[in-house]
Amino acid sequence: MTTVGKSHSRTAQALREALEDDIATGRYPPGSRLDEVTLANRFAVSRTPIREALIELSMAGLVEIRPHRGTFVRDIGIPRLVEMFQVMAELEAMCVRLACRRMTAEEQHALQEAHAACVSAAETGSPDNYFHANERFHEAIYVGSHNSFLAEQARALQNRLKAYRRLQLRVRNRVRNSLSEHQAIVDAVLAGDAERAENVLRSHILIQGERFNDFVASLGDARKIG
Amino acid sequence: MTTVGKSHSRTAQALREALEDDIATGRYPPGSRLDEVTLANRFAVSRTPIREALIELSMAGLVEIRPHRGTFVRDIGIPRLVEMFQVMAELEAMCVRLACRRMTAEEQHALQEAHAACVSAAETGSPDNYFHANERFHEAIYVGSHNSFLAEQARALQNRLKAYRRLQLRVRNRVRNSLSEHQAIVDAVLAGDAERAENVLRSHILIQGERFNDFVASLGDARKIG
DNA sequence: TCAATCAACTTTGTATACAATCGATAGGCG
DNA sequence: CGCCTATCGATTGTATACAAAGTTGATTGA
Repeated sequence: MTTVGKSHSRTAQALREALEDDIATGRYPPGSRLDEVTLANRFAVSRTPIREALIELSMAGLVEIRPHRGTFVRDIGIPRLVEMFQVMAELEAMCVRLACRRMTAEEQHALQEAHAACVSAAETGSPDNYFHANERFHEAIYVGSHNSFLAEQARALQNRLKAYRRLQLRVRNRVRNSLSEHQAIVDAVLAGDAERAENVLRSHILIQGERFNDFVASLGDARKIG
Repeated sequence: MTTVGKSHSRTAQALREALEDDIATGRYPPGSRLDEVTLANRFAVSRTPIREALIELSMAGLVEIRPHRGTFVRDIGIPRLVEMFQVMAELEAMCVRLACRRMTAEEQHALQEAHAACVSAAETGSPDNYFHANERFHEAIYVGSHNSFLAEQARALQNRLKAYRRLQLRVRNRVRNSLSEHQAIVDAVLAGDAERAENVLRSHILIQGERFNDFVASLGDARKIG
């Protein structure tokens, strides 16, 4: 039985985050069924907040609710995953294009800081540390776009792809390559070269969707990580 | 008291659509409060499906749920609206870029058909007819992208902007200009000129967010339409 | 008279009870 | 023996009841 933090004062929201994490870490693999009463027992709450959390997850596209049948973790096929990364790449490209001409000096500094944090996280060798530093790096670009709606969309999609991006980091040399791509992005942004920044960032994202030989290979180990 | 179609077998989903429409048509203006018991009475259901529908709406960004305070129709300010149209423009540009090299002959034909329908709808003079024909035109482009995830995202955002796009059509000469832009898009797609198609479509969307003198002026009449 | 505090009411959040629908299994029919 | 059908069980969907939090108003004190 798991207890859930009440920071939000709404149990459903906390439940959603807990379930998100469980799905991302593979505790509930794609295609598996999320039984309401089982979940209610596990979290020691009634079915009501569980249902509300499941609805939020279905709106986020993480699960599919089939009426009168149950909710299942969506099995995102490889082709669809590629599609999602393509859209993600375009959103991030748009962010950095805007960021190039809109970032304040402080925001540029924050971007450099985030990049530095990525470098040191990579040196520690902990994939999880690098993962979070990487998220902060991209977040800095979202903020720099000065388009809050775009930033929200980018965050939402990044969240949906979280589990798969995490796996990507276990591909050979991925962290090292990711770092050099980040450096190129920072350089282009500081130089105000929107077109170059856009292209580098786009391929920085796309590469995760394209190199699927490595990806699928790493996917076999995915379940054990959780 | 309003009854709600049971086509989905899930009341909550039907309720969501009904509320979406009510928000879009201005029955519930931005900032207004959506009381659960009032809604439950209106639709002759209990609070449970109402709550579930409201959660779906909040996930879609249409309303904001403030814990223990209530749910309010989000007041989308003009600046945020511009941001949303910018993202919409980019999504559609991506769609048409992909569509240029992926559309089948049948899909190209469907696009031309949709454009023709727009022309005849414009001649009838009914703004609503043109609105729907216009939606089908853009839908043809989404489908033509052959990226189903992108298409879903585009549809979702188009839906969120529905109310405002509808108003745009009441701006002077907007329909006429819209038609000629559509023609240019069709020409570029058939010619396989991705870059040109992308640029035309992008500005076709952006113009709705940019010409806000007209837009705000028309906004005054918005509430009376619903 | 104004401000602060407290209490009652209103509304949301959660739990439980009831209804409806789906799936599986067993029995009958071809 | 196989397939179709009906009934039973399990699970979701909805309603209602209860709990907790917030807001509003009045009352009391300065």
